[in-house]
Amino acid sequence: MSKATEKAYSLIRENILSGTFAPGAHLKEGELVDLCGVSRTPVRDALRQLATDRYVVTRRNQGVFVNEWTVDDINDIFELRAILESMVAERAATHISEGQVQELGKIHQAIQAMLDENGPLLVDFFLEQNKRFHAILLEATRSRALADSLSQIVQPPLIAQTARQYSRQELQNSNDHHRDIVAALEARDGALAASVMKIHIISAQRKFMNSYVASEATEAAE
Amino acid sequence: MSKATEKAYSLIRENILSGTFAPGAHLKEGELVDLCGVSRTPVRDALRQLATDRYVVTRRNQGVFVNEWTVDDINDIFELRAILESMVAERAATHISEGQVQELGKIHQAIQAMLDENGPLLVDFFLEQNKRFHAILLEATRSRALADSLSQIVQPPLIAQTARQYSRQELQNSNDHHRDIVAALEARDGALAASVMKIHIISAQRKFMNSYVASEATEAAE
DNA sequence: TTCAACAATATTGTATACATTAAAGACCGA
DNA sequence: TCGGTCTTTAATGTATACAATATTGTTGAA
Repeated sequence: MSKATEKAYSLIRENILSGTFAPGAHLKEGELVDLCGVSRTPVRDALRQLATDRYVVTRRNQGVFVNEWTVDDINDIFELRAILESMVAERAATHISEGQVQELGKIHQAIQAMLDENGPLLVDFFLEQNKRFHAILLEATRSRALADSLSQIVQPPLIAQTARQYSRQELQNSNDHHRDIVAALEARDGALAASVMKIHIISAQRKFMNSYVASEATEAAE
Repeated sequence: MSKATEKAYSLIRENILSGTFAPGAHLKEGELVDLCGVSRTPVRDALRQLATDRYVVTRRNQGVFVNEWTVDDINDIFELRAILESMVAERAATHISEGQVQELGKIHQAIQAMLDENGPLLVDFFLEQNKRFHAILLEATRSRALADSLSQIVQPPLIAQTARQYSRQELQNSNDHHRDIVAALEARDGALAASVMKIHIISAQRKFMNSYVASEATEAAE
């Protein structure tokens, strides 16, 4: 992606993640041009990219709309992710380097340090470290197909929404999973790593669905 | 996709599938404009779409290049496909309608009729029916996430290349798998359907890799 | 002869004007 | 008042001109 396109992509994406552009909203190219300060061509390029990243959907001759996820969609995504990330963990166990294992350990420790501080919960820090953790595992599999699939499946907005509702204890549980995964990888135990990863993702799913149905109920009552 | 974009997409895609645009080749927008008879804008849109469909890769300020698949990439794809299509079969067993099961049966019979005729092998017909078979199963799962993932993974050029090297006996084996899958779905036996599907995909993988390494060896000898 | 710097060229990136299409509203008739 | 058709308008789709960038080739000196 080139400069102008990237600028448009980031700005539009942020507005979607922050909720300024609500699910289902019609994103008009003209308005986006005003927002981003670039011409329609890079705006259109950005929208195409956002479509492949599933932030928006395109309807011919009608434009692009912010993607709307149903409960079933979200459950599907988590279920698939559990399977794919398990594969990642399993394959990583056979291919991962010593250096990569150490990197994973450092990420676990960094999050743990934050949790031990008893200061404010830095969710953005957690999200970043968590993302890097999974990225290193993915890299260790050396599988383009897995990387492509997961990049398609993993929905940053959903992960962010999940993490922001984590309590300190839940963040601790999540990081404990990370610790167990690192241990399994050190022992080159792919099956164990896969099992822990599966639990890791399914825990996130349960947390997300609990808070999701709760918020839906609140909205309905309003 | 709109008219001009679709025209460009189809033409470029055909040239890639036929080998006119070889793997690694640099596709220049100017030449594609001449080829397709549309302006650069829809050509660029088509290229972006071809990039999301993994036919080409884009390098910033350098343009797009026909994607090159390594043996490892292809093995990864088949392995992932085996897992995802198994999921599809399993989930389809619980959600599929009577009508859809009958449709699947008809597809099996149509291919069988062709095989029984002892006439020429109509590979294009087989490919089309096969594609529909898998599409119906996917539809029956009612899972957007699965559909998205598989559309990302399934590489039409690889499937076509595999099928074109199938002997009559191998086509028969493939269609026997279809028959077994239909039977499993009729019995609403998701586990069985998943197992057969896994064998179905892995058989394709073995066939592809055999002919692939053979052709590689031929090229090396030339 | 080789390497580096520079110039020329070709290609991609961006902006914008024009064409086409779909949605919204006004008008007319029943 | 309702329904439908036509007009209007606003959006997307397309073409093309211009700008920025990367590649290639050339020239010069070491």
